[in-house]
Amino acid sequence: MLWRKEEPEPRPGLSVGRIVRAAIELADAEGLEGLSMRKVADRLGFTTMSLYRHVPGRDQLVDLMRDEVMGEHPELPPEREGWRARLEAIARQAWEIRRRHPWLAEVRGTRHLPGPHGVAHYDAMLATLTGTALRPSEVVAAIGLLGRFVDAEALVLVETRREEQRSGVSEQEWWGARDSLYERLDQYPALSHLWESGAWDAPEDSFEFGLRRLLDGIEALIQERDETRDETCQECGKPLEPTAPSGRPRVYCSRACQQRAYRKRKDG
Amino acid sequence: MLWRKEEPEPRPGLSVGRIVRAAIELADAEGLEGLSMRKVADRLGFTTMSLYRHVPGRDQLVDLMRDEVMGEHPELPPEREGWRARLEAIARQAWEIRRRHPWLAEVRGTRHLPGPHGVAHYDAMLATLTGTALRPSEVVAAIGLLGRFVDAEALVLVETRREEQRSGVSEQEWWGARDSLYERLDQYPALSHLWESGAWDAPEDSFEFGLRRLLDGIEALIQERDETRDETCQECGKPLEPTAPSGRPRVYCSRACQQRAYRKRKDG
DNA sequence: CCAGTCTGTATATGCCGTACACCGAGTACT
DNA sequence: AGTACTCGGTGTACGGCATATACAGACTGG
Repeated sequence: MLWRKEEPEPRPGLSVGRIVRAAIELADAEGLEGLSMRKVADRLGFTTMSLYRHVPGRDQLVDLMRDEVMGEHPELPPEREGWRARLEAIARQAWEIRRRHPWLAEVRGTRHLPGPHGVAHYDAMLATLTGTALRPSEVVAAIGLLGRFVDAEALVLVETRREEQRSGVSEQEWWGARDSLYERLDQYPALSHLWESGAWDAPEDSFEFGLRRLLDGIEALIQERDETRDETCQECGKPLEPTAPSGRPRVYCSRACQQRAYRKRKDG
Repeated sequence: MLWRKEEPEPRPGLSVGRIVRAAIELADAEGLEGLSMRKVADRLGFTTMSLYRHVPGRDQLVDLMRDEVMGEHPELPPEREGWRARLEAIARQAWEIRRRHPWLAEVRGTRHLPGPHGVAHYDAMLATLTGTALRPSEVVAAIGLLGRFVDAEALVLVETRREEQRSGVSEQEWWGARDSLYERLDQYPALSHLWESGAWDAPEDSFEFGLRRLLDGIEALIQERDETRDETCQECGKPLEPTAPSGRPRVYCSRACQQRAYRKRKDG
């Protein structure tokens, strides 16, 4: 269903596409909490239960919404020099989508079948690091880490925004009004020292800061791996031909070795 | 209320402490979603509404629970050499608490008044970096980043665990059974290359991996700042006395300058 | 004795997702 | 032409949630 093709000639009445789009509008305005089958149906002028003729349930609707908005940036950012610039560009793209659709970061659960746009995104991120000296499992771990970082930052952003607009009080004002906190501050040396140093007067942009730290951390590992790059076949131990710059790192010396390793993994 | 003292002689009937403890047991077993006022009350043998005589509402109850469990590790990890070892130790402690009380990572919202244990933890984390060349705002940003990282990792952990025990199918099995995914794999070059390289056969431990990356990233910034360390008073520009190793970095040359800067910030 | 406070209770409102029974219109087949 | 069947939309209902409100008994201070 996620990989469905949009019906070419739109017929009157409900359709998956229309439901998904209405749901996205609603979630953009009210957040994932505010997304209910009743409200989606109202917005479309149908009864609640009519939606269930097209969509199995709320959870699957959210899956559809996710993949839909991930397709809003079909063009990947332009090719750039080096893994770092490329990865940074894609991370910013993901960040941009979450700024436009804050509810995206609020979706929970680990067993979401990815749709076409989601996989494409994931593949593009993985591609940025496959040319490096990182081991395959490290590529996957690094991309996962970066993805969770973007989601986590987006989550606090949407939460502060939502609480601000709900209460009409800005985050700064709210914390400023909590006098009781500052009375006890003296008991906490690091906290009060930083407070007096003005650490909270001009805070860092937390996405920019975190992104740089993460990329630095990944870069450190790449350098480490570069120094001890393994130049022998993972299967038979023979020396490998040198990898072309910015090409995939070679792991096996021949197709035969690759297939032997693949069968090994598959069987055991 | 968060800073309340436990009543010395326990009286029969309900009390904040008893409610909080019952709620923690419940959330440990069923997650934050499964925590409802009804169930807490049932567990204690009272009616739902009786709880509201002691606790303002569900949200505040969760705040109380948070601070309660943060107090389970009152002894901070032993003093270690260097900011990195100390910060790592505290991060692991936070991780440990979230493994014991997975719902902790599920708590959403940015305006939680911190309780005594929460502030103590935060102060301890900040303290690890105040001896470094980082600027105050960078210390705060780095600690925030690390905190969100721990929460994000804990969140996916609890989500997979919960889905596994709910469905009885392990995460690996579940993804393995999604044949439809692997059919399309060929269209995604990086993904299929990594798949064939066995990147998912022996995945990295995502907490360990991420923690190292983050600490490396922070270390990179510290080195950068170390090289260009500012050795003049932030207020009057006079040269500073050298900072004692592992002491707080000096920012002002005298108490007078510090107070002048403080008043400036406060007024404008 | 009585007013007031403190605790626990009972009932009710308004959300939510969705199971189930129904119904009219079209459609495919005999 | 008649009939069975499917499709899309409807209406009602259930069980779960947080919590507002009104109330009832017990204890306490004057």
